[in-house]
Amino acid sequence: MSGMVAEAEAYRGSKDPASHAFRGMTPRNSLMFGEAGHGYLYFSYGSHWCLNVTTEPPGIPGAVLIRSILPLEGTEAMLMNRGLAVAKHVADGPGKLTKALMIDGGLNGEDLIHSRKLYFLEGTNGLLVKSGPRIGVSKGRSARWRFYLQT
DNA sequence: TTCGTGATACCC
DNA sequence: GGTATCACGAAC
Repeated sequence: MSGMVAEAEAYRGSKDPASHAFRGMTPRNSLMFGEAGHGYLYFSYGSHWCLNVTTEPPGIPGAVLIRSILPLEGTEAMLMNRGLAVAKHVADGPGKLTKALMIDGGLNGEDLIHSRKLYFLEGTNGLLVKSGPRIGVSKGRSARWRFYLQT
């Protein structure tokens, strides 16, 4: 399975009130303080996993929340995982994409550069990247750290 | 628009 | 121990 990241949000550490790491390190968010390029998975609202990728050197908390992808390969498998028939909304949300790609806490701390299970490739496309306020956060609204592809 | 859902963190 | 919060999804 593969897809193109269509939407992501940046979360920084101690200076970002919306970040899990704002109030220091806890067992749950400790991975945000680790080496860049690793997975930080958290279970939220009692039902879904959210995929983050750490972005900063060890000791400095920071991560990017992958919010949405456009399926490229393996769309059929993603539909199976979601129990859907049409691909329209198969992975257009943080919880949806993890379910579609069968991502869960097992990838917590995974090296997402060298991993064989889940990894990122660099690429470009002709779509415009826009930015706006992050979604679902009550603090830190002024930072327009949500980035998404114009569709 | 609402409600279920459960882990977490923080407060006793 | 309890409880408020939550970077959401699905149903309605």
